[in-house]
Amino acid sequence: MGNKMVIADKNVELKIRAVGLKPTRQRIGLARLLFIGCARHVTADELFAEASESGVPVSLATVYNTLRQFVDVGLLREVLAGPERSYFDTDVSHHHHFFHVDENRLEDLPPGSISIDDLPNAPAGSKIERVDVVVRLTRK
Amino acid sequence: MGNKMVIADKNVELKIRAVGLKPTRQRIGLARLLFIGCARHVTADELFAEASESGVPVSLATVYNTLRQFVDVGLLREVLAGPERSYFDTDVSHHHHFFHVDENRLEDLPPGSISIDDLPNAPAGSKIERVDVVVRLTRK
DNA sequence: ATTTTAATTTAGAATGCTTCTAATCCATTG
DNA sequence: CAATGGATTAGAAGCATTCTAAATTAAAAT
Repeated sequence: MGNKMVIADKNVELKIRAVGLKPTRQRIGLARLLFIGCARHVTADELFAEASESGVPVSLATVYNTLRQFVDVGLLREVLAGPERSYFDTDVSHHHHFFHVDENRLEDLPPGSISIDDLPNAPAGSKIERVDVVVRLTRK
Repeated sequence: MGNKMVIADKNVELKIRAVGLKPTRQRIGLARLLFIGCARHVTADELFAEASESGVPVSLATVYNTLRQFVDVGLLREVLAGPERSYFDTDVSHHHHFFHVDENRLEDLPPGSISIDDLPNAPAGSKIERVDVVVRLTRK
C-alpha cells in the first residue's frame, strides 16, 4: 500500500523527467494530484486548494506556472469553456465536453457522442489547430 | 443618402424599443454600429474604440452594460472562444466559428460546414442550452 | 561532500478584462 | 415643465492570470 504509493511517485517523477522538466517537490506534488487516479478537470484555484489541503508546499504562482508548462509539453490540455477561467484536462486525447454552466464544471462527453462531418477547409494562410465542441448545460 | 441614414436610425430605435429598452443616445449609437450593415463580431474594447472614433458619447462601462443587455434580450450572442475576453456576434442564428488564435479574431464558418450527429443526451437533471463549435486556426 | 550553476519557486506587484458603486444625468410621464 | 425612475458615468474594486526580482533548490562539477 505504502509500496504502491512509492511506485506511483516514481512513475510521476519519471513522467516529469520524460518531458524535460526537473522533478521538483512542487511539480511532483501537483502531478500526483493530477495524474494518479482517474482523469480529471481542474482549475488553477481548485488545484491550489487541493495541494494546500494535502500538504503539498506550493504557491498559487507555481500552480499557474506548472499548469502552463504541463500544457506546453502535452501532459495536460487546456479546455476553453468560457471567458471566466481556464480548465485543465488530464485526458489529452481528442474528445469533447459538457459544461455545466450553473456549477462551472466540465464533464467528458460519453464516448461515441458527436461526430463532425463536413469539416471546413481552413481559410487561406491558416491551418486548423483543433476543433473544440462544448455542449453547454443548465439545470432542467 | 442622409435619408437612408435617418430611416436606419429609426429602425434601430424601434429595435431597441421592441425588446423593452429605452432608446438612449448611447444605446442608439452602439446599436447603429452593431446592426447597420453586415453581421459582425466585436469585443467590448473594439466597440468602445469605434464609438469614440465615430463620435458616439459613451463610456466603457456603458459599452459593457449595453452588450450584456443586448445579449440578455437576444439582440446579440456571446461567443466563447477563449478565456481572455468575450466576443459578441450580431448574428444570433445558430452557427459556428473559426477563431484565429494569432489575431484574436472570429470568423463565421462557411455555411453548410459541420453537422453534428449523435448529439448526446444531457445528464440527469440537466438540459442542453446550446452546442458551441470553435475551429481554432493558426498561421500556416 | 562541498561548491557551483542554473533552473525553480515565491510573495507581492502588476495587468487586463469586467463588474460594481454611488453620484449625476436624462428620457418619459403626468 | 416638473417629477420620477431608469441610464450613464468615473473611478474603484474584483478576479484570474502573469510578471518581477529575490530567495531557494536540484543537479552538475569539483
